Amino acid sequence: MGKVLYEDCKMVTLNAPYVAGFLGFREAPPLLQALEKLKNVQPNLMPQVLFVDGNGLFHYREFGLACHLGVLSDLPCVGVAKNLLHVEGVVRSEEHQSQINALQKSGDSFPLATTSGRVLGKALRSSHSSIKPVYVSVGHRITLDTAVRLTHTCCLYRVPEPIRQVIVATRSSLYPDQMVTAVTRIQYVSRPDGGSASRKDLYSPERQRRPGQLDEPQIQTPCKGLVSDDHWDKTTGTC
DNA sequence: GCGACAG
DNA sequence: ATCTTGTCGC
Repeated sequence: MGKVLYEDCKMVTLNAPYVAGFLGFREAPPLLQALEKLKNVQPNLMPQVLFVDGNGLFHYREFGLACHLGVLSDLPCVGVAKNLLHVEGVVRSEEHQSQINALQKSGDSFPLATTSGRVLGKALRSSHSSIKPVYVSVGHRITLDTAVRLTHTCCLYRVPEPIRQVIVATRSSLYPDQMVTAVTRIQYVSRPDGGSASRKDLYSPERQRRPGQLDEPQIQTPCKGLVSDDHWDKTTGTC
């Protein structure tokens, strides 16, 4: 069962434009600031693992946003992308599609291997109801298997809760080119079974979240961040 | 050479 | 990412 312990949303200005492969340069800075704030306000709530909306090692230069944020914060980090980034031979081909079709149940996955055979991540069927997988990859200080297991454990729906909550809190911008950074810290308690979360595990109903007492809409575009967890078993990867 | 390619 | 239309389930 999970519970939201901390939330923080803030409008920020993004300098870099969105360019596939350079998401870290665009979103890591504000996310780091959010973590800095957390450190000052509630250091006891510093997460043991970060979940970011984007890739980690599954990246052109094997250093996506999840690696970027992980290294700069020195916190274990998992990257979960909702769409496939085309990396060294891994593309949306019929081959790829057939592998997706082979994912029978929630928890099933297949490796995302480079032409040279390097496994940079895994496509995971995260929920029973969704056919479309999520793409999980290592960000920092965590193994791929643990990252996948942890991601699966946090899924009530296709997108793991730590990230989904941020997406929900983020998409309520008033201006077309508004940008919001959001950090949601969710604490999970033991889940000995190691399975995925169930709907009853939803910590709290989707209450209305204020975009935050924002300053001037000097914003430009949405920036989503992540965060999560506490009290998970590093050995088993369960929550 | 051009397009596709996390958000 | 964002937008729109329609459907299904609790």
